[in-house]
Amino acid sequence: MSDLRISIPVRDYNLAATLTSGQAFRWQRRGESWEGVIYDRWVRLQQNAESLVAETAEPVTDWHWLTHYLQTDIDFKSIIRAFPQDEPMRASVAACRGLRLLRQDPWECLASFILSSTKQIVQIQQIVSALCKCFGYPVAVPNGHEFQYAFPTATQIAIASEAALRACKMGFRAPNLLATAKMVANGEIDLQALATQDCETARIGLVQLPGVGGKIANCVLLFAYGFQTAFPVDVWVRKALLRLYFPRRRPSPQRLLNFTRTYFGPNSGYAQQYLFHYMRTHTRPRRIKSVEKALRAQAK
DNA sequence: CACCAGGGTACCT
DNA sequence: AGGTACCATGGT
Repeated sequence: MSDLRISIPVRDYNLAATLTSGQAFRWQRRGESWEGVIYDRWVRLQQNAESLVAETAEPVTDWHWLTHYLQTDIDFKSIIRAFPQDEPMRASVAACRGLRLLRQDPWECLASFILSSTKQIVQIQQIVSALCKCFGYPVAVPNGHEFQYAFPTATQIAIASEAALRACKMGFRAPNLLATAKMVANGEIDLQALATQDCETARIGLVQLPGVGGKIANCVLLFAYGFQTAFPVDVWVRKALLRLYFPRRRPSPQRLLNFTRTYFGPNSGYAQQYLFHYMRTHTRPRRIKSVEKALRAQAK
């Protein structure tokens, strides 16, 4: 039996936090619901009291692709039970309880994070949107709905020109995305095979790609392959770690890395995502005009 | 309007 | 090993 609609019962699920926490870049809020594209399917999601309601544009018989993406079947309580019992983690979980790590397509995740370097999340969304529109296949949408596009395949990117990619406003990231797309398209790296490897081996495979260093590799390991100990450290997480756990003296990069590997336990990747989202939503850089003005005057 | 953003890399001590 | 300039773009 196939249907255009499904209701997924959930507990401890925070859809808004999950979709806005900088893991995926294709979700748009429309009133009370969220619209996006997963693989080659347009999807509209809405959270109700005890369920997520999903709508598609074409009939679906097996919804596993969706529940797997949303990670609705995991044991949430056992995840946060393994977090360190300290004040920063307690505050982070209290602020966005139910935030989940998604399980995304490796290529889309990899390509998106190559485009993420020194970009704000809003801008990454804009670049990815332009990229899909320029290079991706159109997908089925409801009658009268604006056109939507699948994330372009590695081959679709690989045969593009660097100039065409730069037209999507990705700047100096264009050659990296192009070179990586070529390596994926011609089989120089097998993204599917990484799923069968252990975390460290998969990381070695990823960082050989142009434009992929430790941080981006960890994002892909965590958001696409589900390695729960991968711990991406971006500017926000670094700020959080220094402020919350090293208020006196700043540790060397190596010591900070060791700390992230030992302190946060078997679900450290999840803990990282809660810290990231907490920092971004609760410590907005509040700028005080008079102070800025004084600083500028002082600089002269 | 300066400052900064889910960084990586080459090149420098 | 650890620091630094540079890359391109636009949000705040």
